[in-house]
Amino acid sequence: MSYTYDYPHPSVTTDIVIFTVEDATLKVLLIQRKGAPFKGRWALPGGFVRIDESVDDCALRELEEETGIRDVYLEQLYTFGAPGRDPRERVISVAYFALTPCQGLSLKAGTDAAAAAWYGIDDLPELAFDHQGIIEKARERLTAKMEYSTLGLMFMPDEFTLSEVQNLYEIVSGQERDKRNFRKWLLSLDVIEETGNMKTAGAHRPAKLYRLKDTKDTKDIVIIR
Amino acid sequence: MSYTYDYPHPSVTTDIVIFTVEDATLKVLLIQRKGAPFKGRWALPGGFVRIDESVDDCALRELEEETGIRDVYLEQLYTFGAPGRDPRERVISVAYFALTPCQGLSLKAGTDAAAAAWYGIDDLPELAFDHQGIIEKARERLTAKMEYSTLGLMFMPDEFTLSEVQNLYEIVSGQERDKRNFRKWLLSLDVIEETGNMKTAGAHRPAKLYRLKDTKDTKDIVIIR
DNA sequence: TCAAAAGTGTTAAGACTACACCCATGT
DNA sequence: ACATGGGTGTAGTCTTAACACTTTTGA
Repeated sequence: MSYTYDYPHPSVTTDIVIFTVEDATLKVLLIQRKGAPFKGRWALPGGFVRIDESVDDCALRELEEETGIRDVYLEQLYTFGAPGRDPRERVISVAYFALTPCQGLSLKAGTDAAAAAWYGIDDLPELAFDHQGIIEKARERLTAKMEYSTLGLMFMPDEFTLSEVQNLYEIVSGQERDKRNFRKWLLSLDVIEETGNMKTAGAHRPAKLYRLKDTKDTKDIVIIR
Repeated sequence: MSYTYDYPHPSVTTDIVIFTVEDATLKVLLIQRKGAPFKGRWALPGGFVRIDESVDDCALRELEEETGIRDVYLEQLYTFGAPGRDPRERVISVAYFALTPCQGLSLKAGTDAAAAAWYGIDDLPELAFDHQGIIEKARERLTAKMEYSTLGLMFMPDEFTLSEVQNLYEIVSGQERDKRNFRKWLLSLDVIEETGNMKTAGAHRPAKLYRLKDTKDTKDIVIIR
């Protein structure tokens, strides 16, 4: 089967920059390419938009197919459309960024990938295409948006302690915060609540566990101010 | 000439939401469609991305071809990729938004347009495709970004008075500001400077004229805080 | 009893808001 | 001389930032 047009059409793909925080490091999921071009090189998960699916659906589908990850916060990032960014043909890529908790991930490489692995954001291998630039843009957006929204909570598992949240913010932004001020700030947003449970972890006082308020299944973030 | 592919390809277009402020109203430039689909309906300027031009270049080119406008602030907005948004074929559109001064515009309809005209943002005609939604998203971004950046200055001509800037901000945001506080804020950003010239306009004291600092030709905006 | 992280208020500094009068010009 | 928009400073309020000790647990 082939498809014919009166003028040349580009291909459209999605690429997904999915972040997590693990071992006190911000990490990005990469897959190792199985086929040409850039065979064997690491790249962002992603793939071609099907003719009857929305671009958003494509991002969700590719993420699940290539990495097994689903039910994550996902947001459109930017569209990269310079000619020559793919050596095969003209490809325009709609990039997304996603956040997932540091726990409960079962990674599995999909059919188009030889392997899938988390890489520290400051310790990336050489990447295929212009994926280095896409990751830089995603990181900028992530750090900027964590300043003025509750986006950071999308990294947390179902139940979490306040110290865990603070830790996460310090890792992503790279700067320390005052414990009392951070707690005041987070609680004043009125987006989390105590679960009643405690987390005991070692030779010290147990910590209260919190959850996101609004047990709506939507993963909405709140813009502050 | 025809082009054949092994699997179906979408078309990719750009659509540009270009704003100006005129007669104390935020306005958007629309063109009237000459051909099918939606013949005769008003729509955003835009068109198909050529196989050898970048998506950004396409936006600039289409804007100039269809409206004669060039040298404006232009920023990528969002990519709209739902199937069915164009009745002819699958079309994915990369939307841009642009800002232009209220002066010195010579509008001319291009070859694909029967007419081009500025419409008040709250007084739009029925639009083709999903362009209504694109305009809403552009307006959100514009008002949000004017709060925390010097984006609003992109509406100003080469020389302008402080009152003109204040007026503009009040029109776009819909809320009044204190004159002294506004001036203190604007001057504290350190992005404009006096030209030494005055603007005389009617039976009152003439106003100092200002210009953007950094006579670099780039139209950069400054993010505040 | 010691080490380690959890939890908790107050004060000072800085940022923002509200507010009113004189100035220069054209008619 | 009067009407019109241009130009300017201060005081009060609110927000943000700095800072240290007690509590609970496991070893």
